Amino acid sequence: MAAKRVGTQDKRPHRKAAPVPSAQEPRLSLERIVATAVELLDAEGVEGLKMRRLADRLGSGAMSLYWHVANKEEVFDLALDSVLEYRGSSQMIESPDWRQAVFHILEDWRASMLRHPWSASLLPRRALGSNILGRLELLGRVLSTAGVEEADLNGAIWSLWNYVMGATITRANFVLSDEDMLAGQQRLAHLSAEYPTIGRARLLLDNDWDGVFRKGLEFLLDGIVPSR
Amino acid sequence: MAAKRVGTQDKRPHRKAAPVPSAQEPRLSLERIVATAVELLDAEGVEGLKMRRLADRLGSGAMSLYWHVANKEEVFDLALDSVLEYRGSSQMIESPDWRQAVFHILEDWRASMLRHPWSASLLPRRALGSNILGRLELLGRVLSTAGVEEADLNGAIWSLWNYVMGATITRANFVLSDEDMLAGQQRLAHLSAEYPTIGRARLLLDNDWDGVFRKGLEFLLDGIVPSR
DNA sequence: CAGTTGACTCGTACAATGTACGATGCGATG
DNA sequence: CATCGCATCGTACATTGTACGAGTCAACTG
Repeated sequence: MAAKRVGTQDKRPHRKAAPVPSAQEPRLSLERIVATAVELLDAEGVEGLKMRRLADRLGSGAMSLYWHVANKEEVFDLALDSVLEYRGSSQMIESPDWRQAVFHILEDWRASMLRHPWSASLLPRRALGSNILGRLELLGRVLSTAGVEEADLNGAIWSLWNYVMGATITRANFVLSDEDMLAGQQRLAHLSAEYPTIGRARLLLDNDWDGVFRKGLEFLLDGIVPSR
Repeated sequence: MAAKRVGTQDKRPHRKAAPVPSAQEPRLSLERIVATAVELLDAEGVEGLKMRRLADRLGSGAMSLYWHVANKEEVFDLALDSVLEYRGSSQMIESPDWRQAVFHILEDWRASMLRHPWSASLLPRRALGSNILGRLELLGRVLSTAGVEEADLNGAIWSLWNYVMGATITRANFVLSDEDMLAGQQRLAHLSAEYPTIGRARLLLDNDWDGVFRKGLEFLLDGIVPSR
């Protein structure tokens, strides 16, 4: 008889406690699924991730995934959170130079996302996963030791987060839509007529993204921690 | 005989030159389609927009839409751009107080998007539509008259844009995912254990979003236009 | 006026995709 | 061996975007 899942609500465990070390690695596991999903997303972008395709890569049937995962949404959530894990050293963060520490945290954050540009388009729709919270916690800790009052901490954290998100999403968008941007550049003559300031600022060309990012961050930090 | 569209490539015009004023309003038009799409998006969010549903609301057959629009993507693009049109007065912008002008531009921008929270999740994937470019142009013009050097204009515009995008997307995300956030709040006790700083900063509660937005903006502007 | 054209509408059909359901395999335990 | 629970997977279906081609109607042509 099938081990039916008691009819009504019973969600599967979604986690095994200990994989029973004697047995060989099970063919499927959450870890493998998530890792492969990230691969697929890197290779083909958000629309490239189909359950069947993912299963193919894993050498399994499509429906097998659903034992480990509730639905496709959860695959997205897990892939996103996995990519956002902080893997840096904690040395940087405990540096006495808090300004450098903040820079490190936020640039690492941005870099993590730009390594997987799909994350930038996924993030806006998702709740805060634990790795995001972890990074926010880290940031808050550093700001705290930098002398930010508890009352200002909320605002300080969100300001920085907002800035990093915006910069990263914009940047990733340019990474993703090369053609659009190329088209945009070729359209530049046109544009300059309608949008002279944009044309003069070469807003769609020559972008020193990293430099702009740093500069804006400096400004924000100057405001947030008025010392220095 | 049907007026077949010459076989190979022929994209439909997508615009009628003049609707022949004598005839009654055609049952379908790009304008009506876009307006209704925005309604639907407001009511049901991004996933709520289906071609059939949109057609139902318009009292037409689903496939009729495709005469006016190449595909669903284009509906998204048009709805987004439509929502981002600047409808404010030009007085504000020509104000001698450039700082106030910048604030007005950026707050209006943010407000436009928050009125249609789906726009925040759509924007990161789309190329820059003409209404976005229009707003960037506006912003650049004000900054220019505020005394920002041409060489710094690019960085200044992007910094501000990035910040506004990030703040708006984050905010819209909280608007959209009330349940998640509620869950997050109820989880707060839990959270405080793992993330003490976040707990102390009450990062997921009590957010004075508008205040945080303004403050960060002040900081950025202080940096960008060091005068004052 | 009959015929023709072209703008516009729409019913049908199909392919792609997420996933519900139930069968099946398998290792461990009694 | 029988049983059970974890894990896998084939089949089937509903939903959705959209290709295709037929149908409608007003304006224009002769």
